[in-house]
Amino acid sequence: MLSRKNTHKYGHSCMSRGVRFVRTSFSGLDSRLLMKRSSLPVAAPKSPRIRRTKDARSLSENGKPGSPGAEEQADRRHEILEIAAELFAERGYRATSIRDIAERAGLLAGSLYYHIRSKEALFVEIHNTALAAAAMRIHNALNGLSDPWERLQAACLEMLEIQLNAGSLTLPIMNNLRSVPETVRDVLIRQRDDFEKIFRELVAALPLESDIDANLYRILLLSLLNSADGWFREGRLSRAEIAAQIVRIFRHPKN
Amino acid sequence: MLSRKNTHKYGHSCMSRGVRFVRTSFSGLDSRLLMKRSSLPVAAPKSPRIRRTKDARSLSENGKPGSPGAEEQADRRHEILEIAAELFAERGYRATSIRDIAERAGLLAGSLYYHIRSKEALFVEIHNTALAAAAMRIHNALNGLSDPWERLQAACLEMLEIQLNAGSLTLPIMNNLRSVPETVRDVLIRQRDDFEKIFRELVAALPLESDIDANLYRILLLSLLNSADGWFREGRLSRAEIAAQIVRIFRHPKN
DNA sequence: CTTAAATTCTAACAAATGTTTGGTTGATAA
DNA sequence: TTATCAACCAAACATTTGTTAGAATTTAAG
Repeated sequence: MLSRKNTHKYGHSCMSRGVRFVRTSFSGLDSRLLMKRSSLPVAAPKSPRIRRTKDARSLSENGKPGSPGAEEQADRRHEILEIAAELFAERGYRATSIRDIAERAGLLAGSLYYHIRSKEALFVEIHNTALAAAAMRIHNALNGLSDPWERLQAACLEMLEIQLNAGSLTLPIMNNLRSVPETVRDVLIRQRDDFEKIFRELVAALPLESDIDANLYRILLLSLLNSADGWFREGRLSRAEIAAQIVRIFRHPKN
Repeated sequence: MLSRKNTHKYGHSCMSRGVRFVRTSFSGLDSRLLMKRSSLPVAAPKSPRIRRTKDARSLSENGKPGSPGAEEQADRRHEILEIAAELFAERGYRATSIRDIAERAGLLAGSLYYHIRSKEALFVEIHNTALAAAAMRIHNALNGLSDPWERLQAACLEMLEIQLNAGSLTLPIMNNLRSVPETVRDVLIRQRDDFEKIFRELVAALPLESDIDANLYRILLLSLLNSADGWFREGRLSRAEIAAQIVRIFRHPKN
């Protein structure tokens, strides 16, 4: 499949993009990482880009999505982001080449640079997007629940779904920090701390014994969930059952 | 530091190897992975190696370490293995280049291939060595302990020491499986299953409630310990305290 | 000293990498 | 029609990668 022969123009066009469906209607998160040049310490381009024509990298530069034709632009970009996210999650940062991403998107390697600024910036944006989307999903999953253990279990379940659901922008990129270049790592960690705040509050609400360190408790729990795709095996237990088991194990004191 | 200028021979010799001390007097584990050519499905070399002279890769081919001069050979090889292990643990498989390893060993890239067969084989051997060494360390740490919770805590502590102690051949290579090529991954996973047997027995000895899945219990615990270098922060809690906390959290029922 | 073996260097190789440049296409609007 | 512009291609680029071949050197044995 995906034989890239002459079809219409350029030898291959918008084919093979069909079997992808975008679910996350998520957009309001800072994707300015690809726009403002000097806002990030990641691999500043050596030769200053001289490009008069407005390319897709400066999308949503004018705040509201009201520009004409900005709809398809955003769609295409979002599509590429999801493809890249999927590959990054599967193989890790370094094992995923620009050419891999481009091929999956039906493009050539160089053409990707119309949409992205660099591989590093692409990864950072994906990471941020995934983190923000995950935060929102968990927030929604907690809606209406009041019992602290119920809330914890719901958060665990949602976290499992997020981690194990490849194909969306909410993906297990959260681990494998070692495979990412140092320049990017610091930026990611900062964003991550922000995300952990949710679980900090969840744990703080638990009636834990005084001899249990709440900080470590949360770190261990998050470590489990973040590496879920590393230990999860399909079949034996459902994700809901696993979430229940996790809370049962972590529950203290057993009333 | 580590300026590699002309010193004696070849422009740089055995300098910069000084600040390394070998601790693990571990040797009796199968390092035949680098010797027998067709014993592994990892990246069979295309062109058959035609080399009459006996190189270091066929070390200990004759079972016992009684060959003349085999001592220094083993030492040099062991040194290289440790260096490579350290780098692999720090940066991951793909981010660690042959040239990085060679430089740390005071060699040039090509010279490394006198000692190793390929990068993949090197990684596989390191992984096996680390796994076997870890198994033995844990086994020793359990010596004399009979109470199942005490045994679990001792195993956790030893596992933490192993994971957090960079610089030895027992290292956190156990994770980051995504960064390793597919050809190698299967071999590693098989070895890993063997290692988990220790924890399977440890968990089986625990008086867990019937509504707790022992399998998942063990997997979660191992996942925590394996990714310890991902969440551990020096300073707040000692490793022994962390091990105690983990067992306290995982302890069921609370008697 | 001579000789052979063990170890490292020099120098390349092909392949893969991220990225840039300038041209080409198709659609839209004047 | 013509001009414009977003989107893509084609072709290269400079590095870095794992790996090899053969020459040079060191080490140990006779």
